Amino acid sequence: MTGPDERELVVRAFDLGLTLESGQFFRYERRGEAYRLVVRDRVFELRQEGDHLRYRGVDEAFLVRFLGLDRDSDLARRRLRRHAWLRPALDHARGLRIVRQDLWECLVGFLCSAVSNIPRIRRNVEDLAALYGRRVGSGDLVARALPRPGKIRNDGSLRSVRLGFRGQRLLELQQRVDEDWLQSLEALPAADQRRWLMTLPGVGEKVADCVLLFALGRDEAFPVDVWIRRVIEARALRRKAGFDKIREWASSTLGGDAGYAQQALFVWARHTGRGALSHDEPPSRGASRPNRTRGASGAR
DNA sequence: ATCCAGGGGGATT
DNA sequence: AATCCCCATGGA
Repeated sequence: MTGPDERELVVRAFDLGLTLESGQFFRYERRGEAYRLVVRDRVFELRQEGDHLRYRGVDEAFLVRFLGLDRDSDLARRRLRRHAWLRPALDHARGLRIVRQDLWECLVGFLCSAVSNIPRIRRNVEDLAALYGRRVGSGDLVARALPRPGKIRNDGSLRSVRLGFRGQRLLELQQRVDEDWLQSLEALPAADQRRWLMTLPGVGEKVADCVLLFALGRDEAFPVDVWIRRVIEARALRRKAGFDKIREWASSTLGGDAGYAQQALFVWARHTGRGALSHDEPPSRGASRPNRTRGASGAR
């Protein structure tokens, strides 16, 4: 079904499915060969065929910025290749991009991410939108937007979303920020952005770094979750280390490319399961090996 | 049944 | 500054 309103864009070094399904962004839904996304009041569909990206429901300028197509991922990947231990992850993550999403929506998503998993986070944000969001889109591209700060009712209805202990944090979060707060944060230096983000309920170092990387365009941010801790300990440091030490080490080693490295490691570790986490084999060059040890496919 | 999931926050050591 | 524990669900 190629509507007359469908347009296309030539893309290179880009894998739509890998980028969308890498856990940076949660409001997407597969529709056959296409993906339907909701970003604030935009509802749009994307479909990749080789180096052609077909899209409808958005304008090109927004799409290019949102998908990070205006940034030189090849350059970052070439610099990162100097680190031999990163090569398997980079090879696996060909076409990966770092998205640049809405600040508030990113905050909500990663607030919901605490001790959760991607399918559940996606369900949580969909439920929030269904319950509190206003109708957006037009034609066959209609959906509910994620509620803006203050629009989540504090009347007990939130419990139907089954957020667990994250529910109260979300209610407190929407009281602490408003559109002005969010807008002024964007103009601050990165260190200040991080500090202010961490004053918010439910936002610690990891969530703050996710927001810096996936919404504020801070390429040096390096979110450390359990997967990243394990894969860094196994493949790079080759010893145990705490979250703090890993952050420091990655930041000083990877610098401005840390964020891309982190996301490549994340998708690689999840797709290869235990293979990415074993200390025994030296980091081999060559492509990703489908090294799943028994049903340990914690990801898809 | 038991463990763990893209953590945060407060208390204790 | 490192460690413990709890937070509420859900899926394996």
